[in-house]
Amino acid sequence: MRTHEAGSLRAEHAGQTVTLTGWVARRRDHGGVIFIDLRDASGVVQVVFREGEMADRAHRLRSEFCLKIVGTVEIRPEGNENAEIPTGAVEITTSDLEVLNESAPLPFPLDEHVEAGEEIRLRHRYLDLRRSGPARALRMRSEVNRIARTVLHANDFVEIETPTLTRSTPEGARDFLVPARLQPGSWYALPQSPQLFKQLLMVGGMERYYQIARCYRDEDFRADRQPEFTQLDIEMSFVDQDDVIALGEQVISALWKELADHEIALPIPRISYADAMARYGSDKPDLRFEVELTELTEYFAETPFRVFQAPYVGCVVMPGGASQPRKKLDAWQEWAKQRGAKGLAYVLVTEDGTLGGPIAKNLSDAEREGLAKAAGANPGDCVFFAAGQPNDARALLGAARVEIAHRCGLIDEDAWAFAWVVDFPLFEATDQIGDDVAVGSGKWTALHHAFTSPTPDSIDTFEQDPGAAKAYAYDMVCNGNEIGGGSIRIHRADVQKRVFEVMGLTEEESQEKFGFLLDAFKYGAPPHGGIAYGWDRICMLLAKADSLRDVIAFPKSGGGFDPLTSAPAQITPQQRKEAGVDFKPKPVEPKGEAAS
RNA sequence: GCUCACGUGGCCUAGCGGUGAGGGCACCGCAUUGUCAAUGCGGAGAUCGCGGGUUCGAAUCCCGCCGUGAGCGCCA
Repeated sequence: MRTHEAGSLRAEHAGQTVTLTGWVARRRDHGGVIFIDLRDASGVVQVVFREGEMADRAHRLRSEFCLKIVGTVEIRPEGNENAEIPTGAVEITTSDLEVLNESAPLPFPLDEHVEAGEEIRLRHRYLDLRRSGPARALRMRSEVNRIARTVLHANDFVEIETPTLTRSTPEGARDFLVPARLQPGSWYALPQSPQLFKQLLMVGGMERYYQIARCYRDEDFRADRQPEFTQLDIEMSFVDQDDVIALGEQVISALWKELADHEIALPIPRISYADAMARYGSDKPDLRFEVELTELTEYFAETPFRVFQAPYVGCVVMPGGASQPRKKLDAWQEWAKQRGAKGLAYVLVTEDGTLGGPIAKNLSDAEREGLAKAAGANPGDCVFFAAGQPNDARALLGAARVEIAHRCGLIDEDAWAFAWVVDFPLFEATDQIGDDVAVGSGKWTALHHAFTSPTPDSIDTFEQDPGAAKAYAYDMVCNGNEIGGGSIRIHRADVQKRVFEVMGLTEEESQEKFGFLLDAFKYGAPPHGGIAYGWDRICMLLAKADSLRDVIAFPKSGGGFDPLTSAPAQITPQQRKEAGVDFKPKPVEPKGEAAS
């Protein structure tokens, strides 16, 4: 329909007759001369209508009318250039105008300068996407896919699709369920990830698999969480941890090089889980700033202060924090309570080196004496303490660390800090977590997932001390976000059974849930491992967006609601009947059959 | 499930115990020959999220509900 794209026109096109299509971005009507900013996917160009019939017809144009125009490219009169836009040197003098489609008045302005609420924008996402910001985010996401595919194809990977109507996968989240009409009472689960399928593909000899895979988890919302989300899912045979990590680095460095103009220094540094927790109070530390936790359990071993008579005492220093007004220090208490802590003890280091704050008087003289040095605090700093179980206290301090960095402006927003977190524990005690979704019923559950291999050091001994067993697992972290994670998998049925046993999964249960996988392992399953990248989150980081919603074409809002289609929706009684959602199982039924 | 914040014409927003609920954008009409977030004049458009309460009087204070967002729990 068109000869050129609006945003592509430059001074060198002057004199050419062009046909353009696009939308009315803005109209500036001066009576005898009317300017239209015509927008298509490539950008915007100014179209001029002068007196007579053209001006009369242009007068009736409104925002977002869809047009086809024929005109000549002309250099703008001297002094009228617009340096703000790429096409600002030229304008189109129109000889023909066709309105392809009119537009109803807009529900919200598609103005680059005015910000409309998210709810209304998502309800009319097709309009929101005409704006340059949202459009750019989706185009960038397409590039993210392209670059990853290029890297993976260069490494001989095979792109394979796996089912979305399947059986529950053991990722630990709640499943989305789909009733099976042909088998009333039986349900499909949407995959939380293609985990088991990709392992089966390794058994199937595909050796190098990847997929940009949609995953589904029925959990509550966050700004960085959606009920359906995308992973770049990768699995490789005959590899160890270093091979997967090297491949993962190739993908990520290609993305950041092309899309963020950032050369990631390879190899990406590694930090052990234990180190990350001890120093940053997080398994996804933000390494863009220096502040670290200091453990003071030893220091307070003989403390008279009862709160610090705990299995773990640690602190984090807020530079310059001693000058915070009382109100701000109280706000920190509120902040800590929000996180389920009792409070956040603090000590202020005054300029003369003495200690202030409510708990200082509870400490012994000796403790007060050496505290600033032990905590690494300088005069004028504020020291926050947490005491209790190591995990809880460190998590609180880790969160405080991030909060301090924000409040003190310690974060360089242009920085990219990558790291691998490695040497995860294989198991996690179930009394530390709500075990309603844990696989199995034992005292231990998998920290990563149930198919993660113990490291070679732990593989023979993990039953004796499950808490000490290390997993062959790794997470990639960027600026405090976990952007990917993976592991070397168990490929032997006997090891898999032993792991299930530690997790309290009986032979019968594991056979019933994962029998197909255990069966597959009987037939010479190769050693394999892989990684999955949180694709939405990576796109969000690359786009410098605040929310996952910005990099998803049609995102859900809170509560899993789609503002555009109003899904989820009620179903008709007929659908209800056919779907068999009200099927009541017979009271007594012998076990067996494929259905569960 | 918990905590906090917000909900005022289509959009953005002011008002925080007595107002004719004010403004900007959009919309309709008129004017307008160099703008680029054009401009000027005129017009229409609001049960102030819903329900209850306090008060002589509520958009404004209180309670409940709904919706949205952020955080926690949960979730890699």
